[in-house]
Amino acid sequence: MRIGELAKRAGVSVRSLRYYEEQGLLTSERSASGQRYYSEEALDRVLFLKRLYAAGLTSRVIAELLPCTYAPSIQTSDDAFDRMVEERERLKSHIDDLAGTLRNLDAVIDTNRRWRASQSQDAASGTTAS
Amino acid sequence: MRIGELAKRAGVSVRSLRYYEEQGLLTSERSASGQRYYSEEALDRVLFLKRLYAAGLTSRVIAELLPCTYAPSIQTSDDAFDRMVEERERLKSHIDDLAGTLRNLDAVIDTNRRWRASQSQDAASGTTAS
DNA sequence: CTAAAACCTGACACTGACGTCAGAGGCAAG
DNA sequence: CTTGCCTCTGACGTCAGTGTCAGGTTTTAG
Repeated sequence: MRIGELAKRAGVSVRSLRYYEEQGLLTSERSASGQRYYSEEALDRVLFLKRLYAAGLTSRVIAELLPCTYAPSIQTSDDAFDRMVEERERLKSHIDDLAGTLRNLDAVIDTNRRWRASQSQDAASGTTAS
Repeated sequence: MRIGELAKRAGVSVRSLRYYEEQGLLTSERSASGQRYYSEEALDRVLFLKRLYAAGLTSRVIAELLPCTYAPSIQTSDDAFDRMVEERERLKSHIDDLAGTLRNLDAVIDTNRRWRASQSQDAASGTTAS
């Protein structure tokens, strides 16, 4: 498939796909005229890339992990593997942190909800708020 | 306390504190000469800001939420409250997504670990890899 | 009193992941 | 053949959060 179709199916922009290739995260076959052609496999790859980006990994880091992900071999893997475990830990603690923030937000929301409830009660009992 | 101390205690840069103020996320008393002075409360506030930033909220969004967070009142809260609940949901699904990515990474790591184990076994049994 | 350290405003620099535009070529349909 | 859409490269624009520098004032320590 060509770049437009891949973009549409993966839910990313054409620009992004070219950027990914520029960063060494994605490869493509080229026609004689230079047009990019992608296999079905590329779709999975792009979807995976999306997840890693969403996980806050930068393209440079992703580039370091990819050899490990797609072509396990002793030489390429030794560093990449450690890197990947490292990033896994980073992601894990980030998630934990976010979970903390979520609880935090929930507390704030709850406080507000109670406060608003009490206000509407005041209003109902004739007390003018403001 | 002055800006340098707050920065140190909160673990952010002085520049960031000034930026937060510029964005309306943080206020300060000013001395006659214009120097910022902060109360202890400001520390909590900055720490909370850090979390929201880490949660991927932009300063504009945070600015919308803050009235709700710090000064519940019917007028300011109505919009802000909805906004906050909305952001909570966004954060929640983001966390879920990240958790998915984490499992994804774990799977990749596991695959690699197995592969590496099998390789080292091959090596031990005299098989030359590569 | 004086030097060092901290602070002020204002402005420009940077990074990353794109958007967007220009100018040119490729390709299927009528 | 032409019309219209897709693609190409290259380059500059954007946005958020922050670094950093300049040039000047204030506060603190000795």
